[in-house]
Amino acid sequence: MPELPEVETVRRDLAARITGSTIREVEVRLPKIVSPKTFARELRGARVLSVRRRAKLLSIDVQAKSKALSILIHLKMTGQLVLRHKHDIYFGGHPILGVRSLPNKYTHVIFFFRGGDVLYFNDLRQFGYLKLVPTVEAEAILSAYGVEPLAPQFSLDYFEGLLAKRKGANIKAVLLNQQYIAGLGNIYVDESLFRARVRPTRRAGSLKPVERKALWKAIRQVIGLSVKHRGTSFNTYVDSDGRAGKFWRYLKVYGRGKEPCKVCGTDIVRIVVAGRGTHYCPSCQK
DNA sequence: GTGTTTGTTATCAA
DNA sequence: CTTGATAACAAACA
Repeated sequence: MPELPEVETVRRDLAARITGSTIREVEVRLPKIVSPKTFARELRGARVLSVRRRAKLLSIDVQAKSKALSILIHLKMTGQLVLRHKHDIYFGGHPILGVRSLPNKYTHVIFFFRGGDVLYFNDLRQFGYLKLVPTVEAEAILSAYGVEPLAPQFSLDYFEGLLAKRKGANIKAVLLNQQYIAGLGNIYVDESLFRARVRPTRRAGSLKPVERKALWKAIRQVIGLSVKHRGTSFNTYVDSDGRAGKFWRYLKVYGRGKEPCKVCGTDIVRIVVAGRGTHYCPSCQK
């Protein structure tokens, strides 16, 4: 489940490797994943100018012929972008996807760069997408997202104003909404609420000042720490030799239903809030 | 065969 | 029109 830290990790690795590279060829194996139909043709010969991220959306900005284009990529639940060199041998593994070599049955798009780098877009569920748009259009799409939690714009004032404006909604629903805060997903919302000792069922307007501040700090801490650890994918099957991040070590509640709270020992509860599996400690969180 | 998984959007009620 | 909640959707696997 790639959220902000995972997508940011991908962005950094990609930016370091492919900025300035030229796309030699694009192979689309599953046409429904990409748009428009001219995707591969338009990108042939294009040069990568930058790799950006807003919320959970990646933008690979390229100069194609005489046009500035952007490849918008959303990994959704199970998408992967894996960069290898054509001479590499893949020893890592991602057991749930059965990845032992690339490309594999979940590889839907392949970018071949001059110089031998190969970028694979894999997606077991096929919910992710790649959309090629003029860069000016990409700007509009990216700017529609809310503030980045690690940016200075995500101030305590902004957060308190947001909670006041959405006072009637579940706090969890507010945190998940990408139009308000960009990049939080189910894992980091549950983890942030735990650290702030606030139950996910609380209404946004019911948080006391000390709770609002604690939650604001928790969001920045959790996201910052996870970015530092290259994110995580909650999945017990992820091979530790693969590219999975290490933040799973710090998870306190997500996916720990019926397991003891690491702080007080009470069993973690799993309920559904905002239509999502939700985990919290009934003792620590009020 | 069925429940489970989540980000996003459509839809509906108030 | 606004707000909030919920359904639906994408597809595959244990």
